[in-house]
Amino acid sequence: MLPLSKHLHCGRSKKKNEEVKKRGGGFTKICSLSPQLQKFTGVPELPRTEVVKQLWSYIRENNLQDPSNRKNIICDVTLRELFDVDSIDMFQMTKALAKHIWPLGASEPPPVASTTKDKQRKQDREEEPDEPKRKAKRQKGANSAFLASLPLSDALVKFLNTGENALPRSDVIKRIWDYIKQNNLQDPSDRRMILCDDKLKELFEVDTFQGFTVSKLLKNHFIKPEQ
DNA sequence: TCATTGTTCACTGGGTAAGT
DNA sequence: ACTTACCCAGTGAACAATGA
Repeated sequence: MLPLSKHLHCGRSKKKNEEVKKRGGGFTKICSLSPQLQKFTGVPELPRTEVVKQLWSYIRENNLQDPSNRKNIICDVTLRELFDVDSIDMFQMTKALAKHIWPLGASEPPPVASTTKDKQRKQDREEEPDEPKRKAKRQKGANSAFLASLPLSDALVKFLNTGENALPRSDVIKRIWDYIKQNNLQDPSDRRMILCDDKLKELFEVDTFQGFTVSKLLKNHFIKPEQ
């Protein structure tokens, strides 16, 4: 049995990944560089991966790794201009690089929080390991989509006869079912089947329908706001 | 089980390196 | 092989309400 993450990515094609790479998306997205980094690389824009590559080439060419601890980079004048320190851990170096790189179009890097995004994500997972908490977190946004009022078609406004021209989907379904029960429109031999009276026929343009399909039939009666 | 929609979540991948 | 650090677009699943 594959872990969930593996399942999730079974559907993601290799071709698509290559397309993303080709057009410079994700990791290989081209970014704006700080003046210091522009001076170092000689170009105003580069993907982060390329910047890291160039940095390491420079470090090796100039023999800037600490011989006693090769994880430590001894900064020469050029690197000191970039990182503002005399020496830097190689892991810290990529972190320090963040303030020199930002998305194209932005005038400066976004503010860096005291904890990094990955750290924050990790922390979030650790703080909320149990399913109920995650579920509670999800409910917030999920509800908003369901409970949002949608503009109704003229036919539906006429059918409801309340003067309201916008209602949540769930509310409309509830009212349709109230109407069905009030008017005893369920087929006695199969209560899942709804026998339309003239009013329902006018709304849905069918003689009968399965109770399950109410929401499907209502689809055309909710007007989607323009994007 | 069915149908609807929008939001949230968890996850992946490329590149670099040394140490465990 | 994994860790550590950074970047982020894209993907699919889950979930919410409603009825019998």
